Amino acid sequence: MIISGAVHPSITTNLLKSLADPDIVDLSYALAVFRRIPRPSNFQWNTIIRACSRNQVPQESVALYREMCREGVTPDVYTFQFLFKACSQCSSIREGQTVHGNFLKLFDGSDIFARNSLIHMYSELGHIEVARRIFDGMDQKNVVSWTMMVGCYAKIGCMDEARSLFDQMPERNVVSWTSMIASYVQIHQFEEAVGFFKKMVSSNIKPDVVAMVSVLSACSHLRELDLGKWVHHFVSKERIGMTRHLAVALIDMYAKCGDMDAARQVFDSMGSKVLVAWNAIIDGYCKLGKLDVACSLFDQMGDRDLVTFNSMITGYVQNSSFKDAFLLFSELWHSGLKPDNFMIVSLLSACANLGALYQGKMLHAYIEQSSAEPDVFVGTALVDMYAKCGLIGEAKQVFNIMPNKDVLAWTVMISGLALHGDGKSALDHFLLMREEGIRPNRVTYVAVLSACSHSGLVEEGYFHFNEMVSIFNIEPQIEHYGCMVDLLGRSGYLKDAERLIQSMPVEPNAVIWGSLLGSCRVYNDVELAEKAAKNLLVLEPQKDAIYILLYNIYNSTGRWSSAVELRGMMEGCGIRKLAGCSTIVIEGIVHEFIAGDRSHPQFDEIQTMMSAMATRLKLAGHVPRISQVSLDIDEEEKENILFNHSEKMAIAFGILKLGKNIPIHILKNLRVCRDCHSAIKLIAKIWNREIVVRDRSRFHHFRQGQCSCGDFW
DNA sequence: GTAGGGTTAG
Repeated sequence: MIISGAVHPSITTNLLKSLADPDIVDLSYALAVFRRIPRPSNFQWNTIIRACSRNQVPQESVALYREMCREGVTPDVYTFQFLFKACSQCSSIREGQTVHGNFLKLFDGSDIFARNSLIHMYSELGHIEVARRIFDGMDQKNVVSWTMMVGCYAKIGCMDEARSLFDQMPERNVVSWTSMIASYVQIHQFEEAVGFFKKMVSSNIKPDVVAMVSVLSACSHLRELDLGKWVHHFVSKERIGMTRHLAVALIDMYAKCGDMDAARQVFDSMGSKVLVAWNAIIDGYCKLGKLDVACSLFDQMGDRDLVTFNSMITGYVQNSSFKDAFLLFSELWHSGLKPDNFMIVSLLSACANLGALYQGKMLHAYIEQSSAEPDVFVGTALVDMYAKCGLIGEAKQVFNIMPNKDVLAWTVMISGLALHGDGKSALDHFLLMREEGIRPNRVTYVAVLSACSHSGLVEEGYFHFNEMVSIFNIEPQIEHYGCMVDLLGRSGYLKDAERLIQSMPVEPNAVIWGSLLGSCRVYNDVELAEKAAKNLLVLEPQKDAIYILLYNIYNSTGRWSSAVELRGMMEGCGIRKLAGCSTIVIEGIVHEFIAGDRSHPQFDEIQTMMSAMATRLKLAGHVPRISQVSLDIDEEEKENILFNHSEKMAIAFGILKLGKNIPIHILKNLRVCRDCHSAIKLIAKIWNREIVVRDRSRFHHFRQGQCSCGDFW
């Protein structure tokens, strides 16, 4: 509707009044009406000033206030109330102080509403002390004054202060309680949030929609399905109108608790589905691995935003569908949307999983030139990516310049160092972290103990394992026992490892038995290996590695008949050895080598290089460890098979294609065999190359005839 | 006429 001509004053006032209603406000229309008023009244000025602040154009409110003063209209307390609100939205303390000064010139400041608005303004502008002074100076305070002062402290995470004020309140209403609940949610103290909600209900304060939305968010994080259901039930019982906020909170709660049927019911019952609701339900399906359902919803929806894409991409990454993740990312890129920190983190995690250094570096470059400020999530994801892609030095560099390192950032750095066999540096970082006053958690201890196990630090391992319990009260989980079994076993204390398994309060899982079996292979302990394999086969009857390890142990210890028998069993069960596969990336292109495979287009060239490698290795005194090959074939053939292991092919290709100063990075799907390990040490020396191999459990840095793992892996 | 609320990441 366009306003033309003069309008009767009473009509404009009523129009403005209705326009001030937050649900039907249409600012441009309201302004058009306002501008048609010849001499606006005090009330009309107030209405339009409030409308501007409600519509997120607080600067306009301040401008209108100035105009009002110029026109000679005297502002009243209401004017100032709306102005204080506008100033808090402008986030300009200067503006706020000026308006506050103007207010004091006209009024003595005893008006409780105006004072409350001032408390709110100073709180929003981050000047808590001023807010507190105003609060303390009030002769009369109402429940809103108290609630806002509580909110002041809560907003900046000073929950002790907030709580002590809350306890002193003469009376509390639903907003006071919700303020506490929402603040605990914001600082991730979800148990406290739930506790306050329960206390509120038992104090006979009836929760309203906002209180329920707040507590539902806590339920989502805590997977508190029962309380979540109670809230939902309460909504129907009390006939509380379902708002969009509430519906989304319910969908999210059900989705996070894994009850997708209930989530879907709420979603389907929504009249007009807001984007946030779509995002919440899609994320739920992604998290449960139901990517097909998520994908079909994704296709059905109209508008999508970054959150939608982020949920889908993260879903793909966490289900190891890395290709789909990158495909969707390119769709997003071409649609003109720019990735935010959330998406960069998910993509970096994909790169870390894939060992995709090239793409990881591209993302790093993107972060550096992008205007978005990298946060602790991005920093940690970068550290993790570099560590898992073999560049531990780069990982350290990124870590060192990170400003606010939290416990996870430290943990990722420590586990990166562990992965690269630098146990000493990992433990140094652990000490530094504690000096910074950061409390380690369970995951940190997994990293610390695995650092000990990857570097053979038995004493240190015991020390930290004990401290974890005695100082930090962390009950050892199966992962911690796994690290300890690994540490003891690999260091040759097989009996102690076995004893630890027997004394654990938890049932040993496949990781524990697998680790023990691996250690038995190193020390060729047949008896214990058989015990471990027997337990393992109950848990993972189809796993090829169990048979292979035991088979190798039989071979190495000359138990040929047992070996033959085992092979028969394998064949009988239809179990085949997973083929060794190594990849190397050259100029962004992934080259894949499978043991014995001749399909690479440059195979002849590679073959020539491999022969040269074999000759020079022999000259350097390398004796192939043919006991690693378990086939009934002659010695020369065994040597050939060893020499066609995928990592050797990939390295040959790397030497051919990469400049002398560029480290050769190889990714392998299995563990490096002993023969390859000693061969690669020599290759690194003979060709004077740095070779980095990421195998299934760790990194090996080969340099000058040595490996960073100290032959302990 | 002043106060509290929903979706994504390491």
